[in-house]
Amino acid sequence: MNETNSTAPGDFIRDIVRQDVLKNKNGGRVQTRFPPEPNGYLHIGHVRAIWINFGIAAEFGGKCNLRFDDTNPVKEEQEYIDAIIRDIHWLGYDWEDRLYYASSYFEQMYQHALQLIEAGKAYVDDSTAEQIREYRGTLTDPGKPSPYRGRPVAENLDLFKRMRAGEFPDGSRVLRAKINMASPNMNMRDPVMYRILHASHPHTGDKWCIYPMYDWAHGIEDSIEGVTHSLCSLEFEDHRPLYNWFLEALGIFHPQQIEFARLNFTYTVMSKRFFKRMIDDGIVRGFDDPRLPTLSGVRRRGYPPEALVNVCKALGVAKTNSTADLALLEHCVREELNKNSLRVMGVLRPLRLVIDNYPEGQVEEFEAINNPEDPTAGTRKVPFSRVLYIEQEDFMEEAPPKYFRLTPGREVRLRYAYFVKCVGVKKDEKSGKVIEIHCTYDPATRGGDAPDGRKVKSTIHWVSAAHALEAEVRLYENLFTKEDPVDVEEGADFMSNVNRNSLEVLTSCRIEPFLKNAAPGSRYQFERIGYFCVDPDSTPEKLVFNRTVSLRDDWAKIQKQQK
RNA sequence: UGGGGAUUAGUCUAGUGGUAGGACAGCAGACUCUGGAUCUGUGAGGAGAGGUUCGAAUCCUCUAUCCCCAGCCA
Repeated sequence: MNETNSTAPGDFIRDIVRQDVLKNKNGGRVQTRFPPEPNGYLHIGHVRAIWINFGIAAEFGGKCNLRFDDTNPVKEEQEYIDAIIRDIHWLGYDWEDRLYYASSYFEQMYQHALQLIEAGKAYVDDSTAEQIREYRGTLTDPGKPSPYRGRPVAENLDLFKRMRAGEFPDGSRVLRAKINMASPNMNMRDPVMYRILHASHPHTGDKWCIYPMYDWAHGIEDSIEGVTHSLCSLEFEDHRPLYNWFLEALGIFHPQQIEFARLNFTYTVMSKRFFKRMIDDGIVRGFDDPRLPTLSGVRRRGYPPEALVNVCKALGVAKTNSTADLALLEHCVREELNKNSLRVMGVLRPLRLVIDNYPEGQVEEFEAINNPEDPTAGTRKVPFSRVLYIEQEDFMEEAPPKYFRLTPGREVRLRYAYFVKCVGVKKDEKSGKVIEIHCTYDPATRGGDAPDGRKVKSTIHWVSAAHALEAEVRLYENLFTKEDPVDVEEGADFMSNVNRNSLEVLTSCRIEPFLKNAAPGSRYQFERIGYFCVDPDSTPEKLVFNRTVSLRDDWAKIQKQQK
């Protein structure tokens, strides 16, 4: 259905599509495609392209195909195909039965190549790669025609057929378009259409030993699928004249190529080379490490897919090279998680708290709200007893100004439970570190409210020591110390800006028993701390959580200002 | 120094000849059984120089800066 209403996000591409639909171009039909090469994992930068292609199709009543641009078997693998499919589905997009492969069109491409040769618009070149490079000229100097450029049609036809038949070794010949060696656009200087590659292809196996180049293949792929708007990133702007040239030379359906800027974020690098380096150097554990911006990484980290789509909507699309603030992504993650995640109490760095006047052996249960943003999420019971754990940072023996939490002589609220007042501390004799706090509680404040109306400055979270589950929590920081990771000194690369302390593992965290059967992938808010996602490493015996993102923390800001 | 693009607050993005708007970030406050959430307020902007016009971010000219292109990668 046509959803081009006022709520639809507007950008220059949607403007073009809207105009085309209005003019009834292509009969008002909108067809897009997302065309990844299966040579690596998808990352958060890809989400913009996915969102644009699937989103625009949906908004204008069209369809979006998933098409693997698998024209280079030496780089492509089935593993990546599977991962890409999984990741796009996770994002919430679907292509129904329209899963296509460029390799399915190899025969048609070959026939089209014969057509171009017969038209005198393509020729077989026996030059070596080096010779072709030399003859291509430079940015400022025009190229020279190859000695094979004038080869007769019949000879070209024969040679090209024999290329396909496997008569020649890799690199010995190529098929080239005959365009213009003096063009100021390097792409038009007789671009290579086919190279010889005796390589096995994930989909066509050993059927082919010649493989089409991107520029030759892509327009044909789009044309075959009836793509109306072929949306790609900015670096293909220079290729558009060639895209158009091939389509016109062939006289087939002519999609419109439109380019947009890629999505980048501060503190982030998105390249296969970078991912590989981080893994090879042992800085991260794999492609799905929660610190990596791969989709499998952020999924494991706990980012909801909606947040990734929402950040695209918030940022929009334009032709300006830009780097978005990572804080905006985190905002979208928090926004989504705030709406949907269950609240729970968990103590990351436990400090024993004993309530001196609470009966030994007594256990009470308090009702806690699962999600204040969603009443349908209901409530749960949380056990309470004499010995609790609280967060180490929720107690200070000497409290600075504006510190509202527990300190000797001060009363605070234990969330959902009682008011407690600190009456003493126990210290380690050697280190002098506080190892236990002693409090008294006011039975009249049961449930968390004082009948006399007295107020406390803060509410802190807790878990009952006897009932708590032990858990491991993995805290993550940015992989880079600099907003712009490639801002490095002469001769250095991004590795010099890598944050070597991006992971902190906390092994003795205590969480409430409600989480006993939490499934891997499920997301929770640990109240007052942040959002956490159960890691696949988690077992019922040993729960493992990843910190997705911390909660906004005004106290941390105050602390910064005080320093 | 050839060709193709781009330039609006700290960041991203609208406005297409008629009061420069939004989001995030920042700052200040209200509220709060999460120092969360929510709400309110607030500072901050059209690369530069000319020109056209009653009026220019928008049209014209020049300049500057940044990005992309010399794969048998995509």
